[in-house]
Amino acid sequence: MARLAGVSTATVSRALNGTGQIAPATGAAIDAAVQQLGYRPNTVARSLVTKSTQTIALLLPDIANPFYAALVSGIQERALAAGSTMLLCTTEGDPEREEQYLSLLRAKQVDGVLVDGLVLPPERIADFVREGLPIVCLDRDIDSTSVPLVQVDNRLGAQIATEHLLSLGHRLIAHVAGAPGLRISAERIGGYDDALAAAAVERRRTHVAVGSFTEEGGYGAMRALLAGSPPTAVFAANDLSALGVMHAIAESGRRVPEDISVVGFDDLRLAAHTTPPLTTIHQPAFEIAQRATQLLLDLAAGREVPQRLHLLEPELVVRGSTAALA
Amino acid sequence: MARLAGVSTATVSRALNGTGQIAPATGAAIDAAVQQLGYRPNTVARSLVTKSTQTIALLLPDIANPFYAALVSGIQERALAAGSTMLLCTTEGDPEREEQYLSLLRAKQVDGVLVDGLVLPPERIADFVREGLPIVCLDRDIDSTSVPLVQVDNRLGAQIATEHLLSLGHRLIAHVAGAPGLRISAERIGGYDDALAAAAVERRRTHVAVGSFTEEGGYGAMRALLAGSPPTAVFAANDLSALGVMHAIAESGRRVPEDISVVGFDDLRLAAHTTPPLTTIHQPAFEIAQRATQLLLDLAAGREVPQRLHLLEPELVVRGSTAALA
DNA sequence: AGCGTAGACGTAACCGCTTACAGCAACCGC
DNA sequence: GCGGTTGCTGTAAGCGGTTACGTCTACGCT
Repeated sequence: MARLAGVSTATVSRALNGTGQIAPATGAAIDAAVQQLGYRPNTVARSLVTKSTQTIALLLPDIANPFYAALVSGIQERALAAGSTMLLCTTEGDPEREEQYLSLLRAKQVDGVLVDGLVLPPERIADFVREGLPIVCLDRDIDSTSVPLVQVDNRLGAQIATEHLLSLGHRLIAHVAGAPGLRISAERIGGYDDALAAAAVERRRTHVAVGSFTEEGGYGAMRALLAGSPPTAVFAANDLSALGVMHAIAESGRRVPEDISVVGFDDLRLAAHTTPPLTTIHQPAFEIAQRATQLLLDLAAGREVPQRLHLLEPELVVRGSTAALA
Repeated sequence: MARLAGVSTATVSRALNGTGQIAPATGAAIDAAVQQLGYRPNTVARSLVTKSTQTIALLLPDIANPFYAALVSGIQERALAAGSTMLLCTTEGDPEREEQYLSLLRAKQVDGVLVDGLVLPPERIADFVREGLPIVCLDRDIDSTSVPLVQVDNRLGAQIATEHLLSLGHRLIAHVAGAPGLRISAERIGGYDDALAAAAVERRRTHVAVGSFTEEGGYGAMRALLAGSPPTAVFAANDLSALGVMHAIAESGRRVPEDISVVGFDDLRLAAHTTPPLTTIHQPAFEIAQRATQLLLDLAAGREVPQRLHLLEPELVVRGSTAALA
């Protein structure tokens, strides 16, 4: 122990943490000892007394979804700046596992948890915050007033996407929706409806197909759409769906964008490299993540967070998958 | 504290951990108290004495790379079964950050760390294992004998990919390599060479372009290839590169696979939904992750791990991006 | 009756830190 | 010369668990 090479454990603690005053000479001696032994304070002992583990958790269904993955760097950046690390917990959309994890995380004394896409009843989540576990929700919201939320303005994004298609002359615009029952899906349908209504374009029920935010979902939904009266453009609820949509279109012998235009939502890194490159709605994932993390850190530090809802701006990115109606 | 509702803390501890004998009646009383208070033992206090944090870490450059993300579920599955959680640490390929994290993880007393794609000198890593930090490497290897490694047989995979192209009649087969200087890139080049040599096909130096395992890298490399004497087929070092490759091909007015066939490596989930769907080499990511995690857990538990190198089998998945030479 | 033993629990030390609190110089002003 | 600061450091009490050890009761055996 560094104390052998120096003085008392209390002084070492103070020196290393920069709390209290230490004589220059003692400081140097301690530094030397630390250097020599390669001493690193045991953080778990530290956590036991300080009540802070310098650890936050990210709880979401599946990190293989590129959008979720895109959130990580923003979290990491903020967390690292605060000296914290991040536990990643994936739930596969299983509410039991969500609860199990939340309970485990509390036992582990994490400083807080970031949640995305949970399916657990909001009141169960509220129970945890009531017990003192800081939670903030990002991206996909839960129906709760007890948890701050930061996400993109989904309704606006969907509206912008649809308006883009309208401005290209399209009138037969389909929507491949997200997973049913989620508020985020409903918001995007809402934006789509808003845009159509504003342009006085009839909104055909047969033109909104239900997907699941996955390639498979988009693929299936688009095949169904093509089997009916094919649209000239489609707004997919996210980029992954859009991939499936384009796959189905190509398979049917049609071309994107010559025969059918498609616009996605998310602006994943790979959207720039699909064939053709995907026109989509950009979500500021990095900032969403940063903002949410900062909020969580504030909460954990006992600071009050002013507003509950943080909406960020979506942005249209035009690439090669949309074209004017022939 | 549950002890109020029951007996002594020692007994509670024994009851909850199932160590030692406890009378049925006491057990019931404790259960009741636990239930009533919603008591959950503080794991950090526990860790302080048991020396086990039930936490492992995953250290890699960037979780936004879908292949890395695909590893997570296999890790999660094994870790959860062992009651452990996983810290995710992303380094952006920065060696200083790698070292900083490793050092932090040691201070945090994690039970072990899984590393992938590190660029830190192997001897620095060896220092950590020497100090008692269990480390196992998966996917991308480091040049060290002190760390167990589990990965797919890269050379064989590359060979299979190239043979597939050869069997379709192609002779002008290019390779868009991975990031230069990495052993994994070299292995895949090696497999490509092996296949060409076995078929007595000339290997033109101008037909291997350097990429970087990213869409951008593949795109750039393919543009360079097209600017020279275009191949009739290309083997991309991974699926992400293949995306970029297909992008560049489409942009040049050529078609996949009619004009140029392309095969990737990884078999990302999205490979089935590119346009056209990508023929690729399947990597058993889930099993690689599982195996590596199990190894790490074994190491952490003080069990000896028999062999250092674990090679898993790649597999060709034929989809729509390859066709017989016209 | 006496002793050994097994079962069920309590006592207390300890894990490696942080942090009151107190002690002790040296230094200040008057 | 003396009380009051100020600067620096040590002592010790935890933080919330685990666990070696000891104790006590009840029981079995001779």
